[in-house]
Amino acid sequence: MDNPALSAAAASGRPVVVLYILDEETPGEWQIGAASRWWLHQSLEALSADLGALGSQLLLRRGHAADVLKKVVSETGAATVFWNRLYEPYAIARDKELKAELKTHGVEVHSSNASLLFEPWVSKTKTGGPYRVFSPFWRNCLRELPQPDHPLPAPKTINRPTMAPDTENLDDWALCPTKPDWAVNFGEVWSPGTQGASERLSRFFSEAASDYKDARNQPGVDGTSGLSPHLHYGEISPRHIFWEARRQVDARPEMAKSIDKFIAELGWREFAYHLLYHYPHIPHANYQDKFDDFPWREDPEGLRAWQHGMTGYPMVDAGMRQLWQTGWMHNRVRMIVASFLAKHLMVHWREGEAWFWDTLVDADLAANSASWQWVAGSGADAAPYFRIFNPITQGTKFDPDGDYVRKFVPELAQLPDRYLFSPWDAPDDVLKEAGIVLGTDYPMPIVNHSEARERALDGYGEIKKAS
DNA sequence: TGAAATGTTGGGGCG
DNA sequence: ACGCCCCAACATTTC
Repeated sequence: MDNPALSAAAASGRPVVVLYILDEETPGEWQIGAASRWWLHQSLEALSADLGALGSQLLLRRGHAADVLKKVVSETGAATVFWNRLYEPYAIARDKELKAELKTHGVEVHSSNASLLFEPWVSKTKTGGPYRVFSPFWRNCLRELPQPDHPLPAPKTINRPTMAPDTENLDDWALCPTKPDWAVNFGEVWSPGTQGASERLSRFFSEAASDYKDARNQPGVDGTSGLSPHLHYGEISPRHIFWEARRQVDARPEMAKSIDKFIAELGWREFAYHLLYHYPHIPHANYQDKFDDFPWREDPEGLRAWQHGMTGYPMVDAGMRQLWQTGWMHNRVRMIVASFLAKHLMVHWREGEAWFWDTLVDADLAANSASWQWVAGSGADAAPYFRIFNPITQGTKFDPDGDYVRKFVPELAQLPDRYLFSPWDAPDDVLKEAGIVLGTDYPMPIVNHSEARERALDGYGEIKKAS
């Protein structure tokens, strides 16, 4: 469990108080989303058990993180504080101030990097600025920067203080939904915690990695690692994944192409953090400011249809329903649904960002905001705005047997492949045979694809001439 | 990590 | 045999 702060504290040989703070009060913070709260609850339970096995104990506190930490320091008389860095702009500001304050009170502070392969400030272009394009950024990281550290083993043992400070009760935090318990099925899909993370990693390398290059694009195939939420919660470190991937390439050179692609996905994650660090307004403002003049539409009905998987485009609806049911969506489909919202509906990418933030178990400020801007065309090294995904073509290309759509849009299960991605094209007798009444059992499309496409291109034309 | 429109080529049907 | 057209298949360009 590559956790530098914990390892450093344990290695000091002194008693260690292991503290988790649920901070919902620091200004500028994005309140943790509903699906993420579910994950956090499970993750903390697992962490608590892991620590118990090492002879330690997890202390839970809630509040403004800086205030809580100072309080615990004074309660325990701690001489040193170890933490792993966070990279959200509000957290950087908070922790910088806190570090200085603790030092003036004679408390030593050691901060570590637990969550990135490369610190976001390390990679620089020849002119000294941050990279704005992924490929040169990643080339620079891999070829010119020192290699990422190898992961640390979990500490063998952790000394515990004679008097444990009071801990809050995890259940009192009410992180899990109750009425209704919409996360009831999450447990079938996910096993939060370090053990669940290593199991996913091994499964990926034994079953999926060799074919990752192609299978990763097929949402009906279990071709991705599914590690994103584990990574976000620090249950597995990118260094662990990176070095395991390297080891696999050495052992099976024929997998090199696929594994490099996989490692590049870690690279996109690094790039998102790099961007967030250097352009901290990315979560709320266009990276390319010409998009400030884009004619986004107000469309509450369309937004709602999108959120609930009722757009009438089966590929889009399957994605949105997978998100709702499992707290996660396949990456290929994230691009399709995001393109649909930002382009077919011309709804501001921030609406999509907010919905994903609330519904994804892997919601991550850096990745979520950079990715939404990437799809919307307003971001760094973004897909050009005119790159508009056709939800029908994307379906026939990446879900050729319709497994994905049939799983998440079961009312269309009986439709033949040919009409599965555009049921409105199906002749009456085919619909009848499949037991579908369009507009009743499944919605008619809320927009016409080619008209929506033209409308989006017109909108783009407006800001293009302006720039 | 697109799609659609437009351009080019070459085989085959046909008068 | 030839020119003409059609159109798939592929390539290029434009959005």
